[in-house]
Amino acid sequence: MEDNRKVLIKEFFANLKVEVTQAEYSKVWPGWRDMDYIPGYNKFYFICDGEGWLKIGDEEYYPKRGQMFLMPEGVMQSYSTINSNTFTKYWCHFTAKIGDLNLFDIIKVQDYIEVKDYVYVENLFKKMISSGKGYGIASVLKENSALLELIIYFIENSTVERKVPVKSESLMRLKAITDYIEKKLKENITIEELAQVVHLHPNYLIRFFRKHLGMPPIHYINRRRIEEAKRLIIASSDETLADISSKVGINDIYYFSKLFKEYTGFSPTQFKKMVNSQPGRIQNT
DNA sequence: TTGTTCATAGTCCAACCAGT
DNA sequence: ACTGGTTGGACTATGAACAA
Repeated sequence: MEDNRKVLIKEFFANLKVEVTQAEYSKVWPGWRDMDYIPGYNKFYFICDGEGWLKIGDEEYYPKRGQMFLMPEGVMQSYSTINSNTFTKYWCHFTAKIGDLNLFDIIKVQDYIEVKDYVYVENLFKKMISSGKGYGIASVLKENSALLELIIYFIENSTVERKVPVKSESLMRLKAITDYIEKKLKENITIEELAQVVHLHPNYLIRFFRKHLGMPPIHYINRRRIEEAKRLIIASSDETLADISSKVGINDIYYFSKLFKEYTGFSPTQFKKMVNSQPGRIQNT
């Protein structure tokens, strides 16, 4: 049971998607105040200076310099100033989702942490803010990676409980489905089969799967197949693509080419060439 | 949770390309 | 010119969304 959980949690987190919607460093204005609202995004506040008041759920706080607060999506909260010495803080709005689920619905963390490495956290915020102002793919990646590091820092320095919003019956079902997929990756897998494994209606299975893993089963299966194909291409240079294709359960080489390109951006031969021309450099992508 | 409907993914073919 | 791979397009089966 515990083992199953671990594997599942790993699978959940492999599908974690984070996105920064806004990040700033600012001093709040004297009228900074809002009562009993439920945001549709998460917030981090990293207090640098000043005083004020926060309420997250039923808990009230008077944050201090060096504390980092998490105000999760979907939780009732309030904030306001208490005197003219208002907060100066780094802050950001972000989403962190696994499929349709919010990260902080799956794990329960503290409302705030005492930041021991002030400069470290400050630099992450700086990185997030400056890359948020840039354009291009790299800056989006940088922004998200800074956020991810902040989330990790927060979780690591917080006591974490699993909320288990997903009933363990659901977890077991999900586990049964993904196990079945791994086992039969090389063969044809139909939705009917998967549905039978967990005794769900095929239509419902797809919805169920999507809810927990953020993509339809076919996408998941194909992604796994292409990952496996990449592994095989890297492992052996003498196998033909047709062989590899059928080894990962795709008997149609035309379709294999198409899928491979769709998922990796390269055609199989291009990928093979890249791998062979850079021995040892590409482990996996 | 199920049944229906419409859009999308999967299949197959033909034409094409690149290497030998 | 033969083999193995890629690609666009047309057709069909299947999955996702919607309503109940």
